[in-house]
Amino acid sequence: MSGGFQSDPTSLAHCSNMVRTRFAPSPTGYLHIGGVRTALFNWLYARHHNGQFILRIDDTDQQRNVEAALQPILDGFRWLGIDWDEGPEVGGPHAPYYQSQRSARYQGAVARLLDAGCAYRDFATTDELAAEREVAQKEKRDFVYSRRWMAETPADVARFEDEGRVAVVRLKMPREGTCRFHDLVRGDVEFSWGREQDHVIQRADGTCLYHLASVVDDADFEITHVIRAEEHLPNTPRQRFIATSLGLEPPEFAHLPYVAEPGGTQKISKRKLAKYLKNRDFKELFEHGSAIAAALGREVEADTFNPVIVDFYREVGYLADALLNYLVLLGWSLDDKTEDFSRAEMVQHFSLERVNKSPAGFDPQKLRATQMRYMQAVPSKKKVALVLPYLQQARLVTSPPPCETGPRVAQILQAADDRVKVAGDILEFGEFFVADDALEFDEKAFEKRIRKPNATPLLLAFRAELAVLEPFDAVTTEAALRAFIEAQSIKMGEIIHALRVAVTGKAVGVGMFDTLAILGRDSCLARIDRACARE
RNA sequence: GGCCCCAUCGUCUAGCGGUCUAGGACUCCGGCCUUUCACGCCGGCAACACGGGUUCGAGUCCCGUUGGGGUCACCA
Repeated sequence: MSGGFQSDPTSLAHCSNMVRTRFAPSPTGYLHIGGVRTALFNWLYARHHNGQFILRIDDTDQQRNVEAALQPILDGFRWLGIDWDEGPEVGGPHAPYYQSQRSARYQGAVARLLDAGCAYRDFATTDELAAEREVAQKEKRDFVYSRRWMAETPADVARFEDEGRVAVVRLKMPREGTCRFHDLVRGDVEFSWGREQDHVIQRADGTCLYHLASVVDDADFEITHVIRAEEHLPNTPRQRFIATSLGLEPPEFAHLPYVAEPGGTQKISKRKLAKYLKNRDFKELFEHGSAIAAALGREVEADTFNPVIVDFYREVGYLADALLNYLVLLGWSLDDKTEDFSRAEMVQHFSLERVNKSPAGFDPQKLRATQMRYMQAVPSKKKVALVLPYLQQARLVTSPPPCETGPRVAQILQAADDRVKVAGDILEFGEFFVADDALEFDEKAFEKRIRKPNATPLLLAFRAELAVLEPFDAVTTEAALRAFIEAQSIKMGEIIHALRVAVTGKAVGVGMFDTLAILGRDSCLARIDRACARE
């Protein structure tokens, strides 16, 4: 834990200067990995400054069931430990936090914009607009709306309405000069106003669009810092225009680089699963997760069971802290060597100044390496609790579990050591939970190790020793086997593999003697007998 | 295509004019450990996109080229 108290105590006293950030998901039913990274940076920035983090739901264009589609997103944040001070389920002084319920605020803003002459009613049809666009393209010049169907007086309105036209409301954007602002990540940026379009802010049916809603909400919610993905950078001029036209002080902006696809340079997207599966590392990540899902008897839907979606990691048994640690390093770093950050350390050290400008590729290998390090640090008791639900879902353990299960699982986890990298990996050790007569054999391994000359007699000879061994633990079984191979004048390899296959059904697993000890004498003897009798 | 953004090992990054024959992490490749697998340990490969400036000195500043990307909706 390096560093110390860095924050300036005097700044904390000024509540009026309190940092307030927000993340504004659309209720789509899933939490995108890139979205989480953005939310995390907002959360960290707020927490670092002893500020507040707000969740706002951008559902202006949603006809579907918002509640149902929102739940997985909220669950995802809860799992990750990214908590919000205001928003759905927790409420707050600026409620409601759903854009679909704030239309009165937007209508009011549109009226003020109209009054101020910063917006106008436009009666153009989409065909007419398309025609203008086409002409512009033919003449190889930038398209800017002619404002031919702009109605600024009641007379204009009446005239157009008589023609049977309906109006939308457009921003009356400046056509000269430059929009300059300081971006907390990218520095000074500028756009010339002349290329900005007169964006629609209110549809013909009266509903309002994102840019307007977003600016109004950010002001209402007293958002001080808008930290969002880079693709919003071109949206910033029009949003600043809306804010200033409304007489509001625009918030600070920080545009984060996007998260790039594995092995590529484009923005990562949940729809390109098939493409990413061609990437070796991503495929491995996905297949490892799929195997766990299959062992759980889960039907996997491409919609959520996808490493681009956060649910994937939760379902498979990744640690939230590990995911967060991986994500925070995607575009941010503290120094030239620190890789591991607890939640508190992230909060303590995070700053926008150290956010990178260039996109960061999603690297499945590094994620898995981070996860492994975190798993290694989990204390035994907690690991048991982590793993137990997986055993229950796979019906290897009943729920509630019998009382001997806890110690047994702890024993297995200790023996398995780093082999359990995510909680779901426990399912690779099903042999410790099945009945002796239900053990399945890996046929290839059985063929190679047991169906060979001398294997069965050796196994049975050693079985006789195990039968009378006292006590029956890893130390004594190892000593017994070493004495046995010496007495038989054979090498370890000549029996140990057969023994493993006989008692676990598999060619690989945890240490041989740990395996024997965990299984216990009765199971070992029964399984050796069963394997030797098998043809 | 217009506008905007970006550019250090395969990947994530350190580097804010001299301490850089460019550091760390992941991956990869050797080796060790070893009853399998995993872990662990030791070692190794590997980068400043290119061209001009500025400067005593440039990965670091400026310009250009190239390359990559984002964005151009009555989506968010």
